[in-house]
Amino acid sequence: MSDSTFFVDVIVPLPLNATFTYHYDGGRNIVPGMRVVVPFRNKPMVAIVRNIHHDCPTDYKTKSIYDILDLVPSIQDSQLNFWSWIANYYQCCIGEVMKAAVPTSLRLDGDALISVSEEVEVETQNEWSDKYREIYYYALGDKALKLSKLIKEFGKKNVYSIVSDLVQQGVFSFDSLLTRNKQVVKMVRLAKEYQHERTLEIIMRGFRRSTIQLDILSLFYDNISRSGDSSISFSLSEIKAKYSYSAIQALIKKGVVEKYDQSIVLDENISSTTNNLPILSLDQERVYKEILSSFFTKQVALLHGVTASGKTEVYIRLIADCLKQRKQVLYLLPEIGLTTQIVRRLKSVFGNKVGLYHSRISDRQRMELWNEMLQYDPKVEDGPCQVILGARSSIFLPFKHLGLIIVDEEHETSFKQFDPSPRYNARDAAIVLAHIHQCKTLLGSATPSIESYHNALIGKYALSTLDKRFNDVALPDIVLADISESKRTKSMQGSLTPELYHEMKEALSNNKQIILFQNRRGYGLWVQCRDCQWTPKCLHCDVSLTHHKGDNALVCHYCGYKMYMPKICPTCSGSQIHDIGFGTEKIESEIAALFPQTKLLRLDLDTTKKKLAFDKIVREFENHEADILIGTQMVTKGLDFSNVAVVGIMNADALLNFPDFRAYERSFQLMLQVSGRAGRAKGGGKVVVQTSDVKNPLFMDVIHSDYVGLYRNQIRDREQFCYPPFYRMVSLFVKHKFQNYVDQFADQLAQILRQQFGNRVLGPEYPLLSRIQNQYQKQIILKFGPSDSVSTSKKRIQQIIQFLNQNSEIKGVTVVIDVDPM
DNA sequence: AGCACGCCGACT
DNA sequence: GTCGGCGTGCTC
Repeated sequence: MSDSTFFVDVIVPLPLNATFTYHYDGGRNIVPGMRVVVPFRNKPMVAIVRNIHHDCPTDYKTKSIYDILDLVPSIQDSQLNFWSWIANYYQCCIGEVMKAAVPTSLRLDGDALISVSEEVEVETQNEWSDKYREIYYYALGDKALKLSKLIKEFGKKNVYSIVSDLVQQGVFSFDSLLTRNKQVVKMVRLAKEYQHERTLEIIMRGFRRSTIQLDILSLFYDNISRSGDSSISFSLSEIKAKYSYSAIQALIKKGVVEKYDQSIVLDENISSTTNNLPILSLDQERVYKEILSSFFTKQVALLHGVTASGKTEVYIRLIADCLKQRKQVLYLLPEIGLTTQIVRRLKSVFGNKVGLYHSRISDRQRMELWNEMLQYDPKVEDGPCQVILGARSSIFLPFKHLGLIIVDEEHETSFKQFDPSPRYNARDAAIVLAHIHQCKTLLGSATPSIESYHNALIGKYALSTLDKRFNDVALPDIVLADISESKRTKSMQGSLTPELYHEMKEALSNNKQIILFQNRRGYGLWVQCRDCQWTPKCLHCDVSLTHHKGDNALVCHYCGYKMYMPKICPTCSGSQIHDIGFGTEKIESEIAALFPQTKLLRLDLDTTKKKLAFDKIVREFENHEADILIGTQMVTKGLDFSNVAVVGIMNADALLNFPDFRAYERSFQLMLQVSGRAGRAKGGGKVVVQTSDVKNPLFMDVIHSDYVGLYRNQIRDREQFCYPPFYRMVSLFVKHKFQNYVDQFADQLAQILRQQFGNRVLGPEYPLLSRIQNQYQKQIILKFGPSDSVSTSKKRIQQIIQFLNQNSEIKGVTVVIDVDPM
């Protein structure tokens, strides 16, 4: 091998704890962050270059890189560093981080489905090489073509670069099965350089002979001269129908008009860039200035603002400041909080500078956003995607010049990913990301996590408080209703206490709306045999099946197992199988019987399975097309309904009795969040909390919306019982399909861990669910105190697991590590 | 993770 | 005698 041979360490998208070294002696430029195709186990695979050097490995023979897919890196150095931090902190493989971070279209995953998203004209095809054409036609003929199949068919070497090229050109697109029926419309708009009245006039003069093209252009022209809005767009299908396909095609080809995808869900045609910054109230102004000045000394600020105090206005001001300095902003929200309402809000101020990134956008759009961000140039004003509004995974986007990260609803547990590794917390990772970019983080919440508030009180974070609702709207009046008392006096109306029933009646007579909150859908509605108490359970998981009245089926919420509701009990042949407990469906039918004249809406996982359903239900309720909204957790998040006078929490006990050290914190957050939906406009609102535990001291804090009170109580417990923020936790799940394997392995593991870490080790114990998807599991929890080095401990834990896996007579057990579990 | 290699039961 | 079960180990 010559001196011009480079050795390249690459990251492969597999759960492997190593980088792999290849050599490259081609003449092309190769730098870290580029995508390369490498033979891995003799199969081609897209990998990311991590490192380039001249040290030839001695213990194995390197293979050569097949191909380089990028001219400039698709992943930036800052991202690679961030990936390493995540892998190290959350004890996962860097390949898993890569998988989570990079969109499929860029990763060219072998399992991803390729489809032809745009048919290519013959003239263009003629410029292609034979191989391009062959691959193109092959893809055209197969509706569910896997990339791996294409490789099998065409040999490994060129497929990746050609597919990559065609994907970038928009000819091919990737669908994961989830986005197969993606909700996007093809739209057309004027290309940037033609978005002016004058330019358009000139071009139209040259179009005298193409009448149809002229007609289409006049559509745009008329709109500009009428409203001055040059960014108007039309749907391609509409244009095709009214005019002709070839005409619009010609305009696209000439570059006058451009085509793009718009997702129906969130990209409603919102008037772009009105640029009217909100006017801040005195309180908001104070907080805004506090945050700005605190950023001189602190890296992180916590904004504790009660619901409807107008945190968003403060965010918008800070975002605007960043944009003035041509810096990017990342605005993180929990997935469920990314509703049309907040999107509309930001878009109305920042127009198309806002980029969206969440689970419901298609892979194609992900890739496009990624590429646009790679090209971000701070010198260009009005560039797209300067403000990224996204769910947790948007921390992985290629930010060039990040100025601020906002984590809204920072207490939300959904910022923590659990199911596929990396098990990262986007809120915590965001602070690290901000550090990498030398920028600041703003955490915001009406009910901050105990951890964040503690950090603020000890001076690690700055703290600002907004304790009045915007426009001095009164806080809702929260009252308790005693379920057990009402049951004793037999005054319950089904699941409604008389208190709630009367409030509802009054609200309805005043033409006001009502929200009823029912927690824990999964545990809500199960069935039981009246004669022998038999309850149907899932065959694969350790849970009762939930009764869905809609299709009279029993469903497992953990694995989807489904059976028909039996008419006769299989154990005693009794025929009286009836509903137990209550979920949203049951409440719905109860309420329908009690208030027959009202229209009801239900917002839960069932009714929002279809993509547009959530927004539809929210919009209907907003427009007062229904009087009562019955829902789960979903109704708590960031929704603004101005006409809601009564909020009912059907059963607070289920929340409080949850066996978790955060149960009270969560209950408080949830109840306050739900309450926040009441009386957002004038007139105030009433919140009725139904419980059998009226004496629980937590309710005093809830009634007075006293976050600080809750904090004081909780922080005492946390310190006493060695929980975060004083102690850091690492949770281990031991999983196998045989219960005795799990038992024995977990015992062995706990024993060795105890030798090392003593009484920091708790368990093993059966978690809430001792079996999911045919796997039994047991949990071991480790708690590390202020004087422990958690990072060295994590390494030790990893070594111990590896040691036991090799030496125990029990094989095939998986151990899942969850750092900072929630 | 995926895939090949490898060592023991029910089958033409 | 073989086909195929999934346990074990490796991937530059």
